[in-house]
Amino acid sequence: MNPGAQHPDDPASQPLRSDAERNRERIIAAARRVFARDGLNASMASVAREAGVGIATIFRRFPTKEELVAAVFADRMDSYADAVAVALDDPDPWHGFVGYIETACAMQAADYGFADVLTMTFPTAKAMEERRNEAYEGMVELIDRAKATGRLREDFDPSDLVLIHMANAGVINATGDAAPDAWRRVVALMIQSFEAPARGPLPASPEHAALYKAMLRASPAGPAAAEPDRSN
Amino acid sequence: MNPGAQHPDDPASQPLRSDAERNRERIIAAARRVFARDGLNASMASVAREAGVGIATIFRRFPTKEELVAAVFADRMDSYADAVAVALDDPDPWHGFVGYIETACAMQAADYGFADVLTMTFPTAKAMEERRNEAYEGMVELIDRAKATGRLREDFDPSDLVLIHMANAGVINATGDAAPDAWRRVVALMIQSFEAPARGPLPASPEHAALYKAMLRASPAGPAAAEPDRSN
DNA sequence: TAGCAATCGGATAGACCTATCCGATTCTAG
DNA sequence: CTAGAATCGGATAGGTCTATCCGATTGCTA
Repeated sequence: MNPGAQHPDDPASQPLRSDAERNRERIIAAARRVFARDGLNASMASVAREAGVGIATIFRRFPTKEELVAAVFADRMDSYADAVAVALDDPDPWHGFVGYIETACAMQAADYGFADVLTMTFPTAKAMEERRNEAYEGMVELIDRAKATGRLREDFDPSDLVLIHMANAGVINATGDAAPDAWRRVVALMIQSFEAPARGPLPASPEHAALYKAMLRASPAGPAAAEPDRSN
Repeated sequence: MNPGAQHPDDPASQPLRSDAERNRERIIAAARRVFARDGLNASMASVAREAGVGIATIFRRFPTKEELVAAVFADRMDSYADAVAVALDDPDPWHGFVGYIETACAMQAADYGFADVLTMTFPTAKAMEERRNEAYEGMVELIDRAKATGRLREDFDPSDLVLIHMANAGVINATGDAAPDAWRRVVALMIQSFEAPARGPLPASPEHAALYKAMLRASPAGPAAAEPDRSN
């Protein structure tokens, strides 16, 4: 649609040539499929193959793998932010809260790439990070409301949402396609533990800055990664 | 100790030459440190450097990386099995159950390599797998006892232990050294959700065979891995 | 339609990985 | 003390990856 239009991510640049714009969209669509299936460590070459373009064509448009990842997951981050908006609209804050967690974790399970994206941060991808913050602030509000109704335990901390996504990513990465629904049980258990009244005290939440540093630590560009490979 | 003795893992082989035996132990000690610090995807070269031997020396003694991993974590798996025995000895099954989970998860947090090992299976490392099964069967017994006391929810399934370790590995891998205690909060939440009475039904546990397949899927040998790198 | 810049993609660089080869060294049996 | 075999370790093979180079091609403009 609207060939030759400026791309929103890069408003100052001149419009791309028609073939370049077409390839750009092919690449993003292919990367979406490949990252969803194989995770963030899928190679740029496999994306190129899926898109039917040369490797150089990808790197011309997305100078680093991180930029491609950011471009691919920008709209999935939009859906993520939308899920928070839906949760905020729920007249029952606890119901909205639970629905959000289930939706967001299901998004992780449906896309191996996104599972990891939710546990990372990409400071250079401003649009995506803004969405993430937007979602986070919405959740802070929802959490307050849910606590006010007495259904959410008082010591629940917004950072627990990040921890849930990390735990969920661990289950999803470890089980893969062999046990594709195992995450549901873990998430259900976590949700039950959030319900008031609390059954006991909890260790302190990690510092906000520490958690941010942890999310920053990871970058899709690195030559190696840290977990078993899923692609076989 | 006892230089030149046959190694228990390979009872049919003739004793090693003194320098070889010395190097073998150096390699295992070095690998223990390196895997604990950098995770299972630490390179064989980095282990060799740490041990002060050549790369070939490692591969002569451990023909594949998987065999080195198995040798390194054999005794950690012993500690793991011991933790189950301790839990079984506890006069209060629920207390033993909770203590086991905390101990085992702490072992994961203390060793990035072991965090992953607990979510994998190594069919060729018979001794290690036997220990794992021993521990698992002990836990099945403990779970039954804990249910009998009414403190553990009835629908708790032994496979939930594996899921916890996967979730914990996810938190540990994602937070790394930036938030080294975050896992404690997640584990505490999980434990509270195990306490009877259950706050609601749970999705079914994954099939035993499916979970085994998931644990089998991963091998430390693969050329790539799937998660962000911690070594920087 | 001619010219030219933008774009294309295969080959390649350079880094890292597991694993093997082979000449040099070290231990040990006689 | 002297074979001779076991062991050592640097170099290398062959694979992956991200990223770049550069001659061939394509789309756009005058």
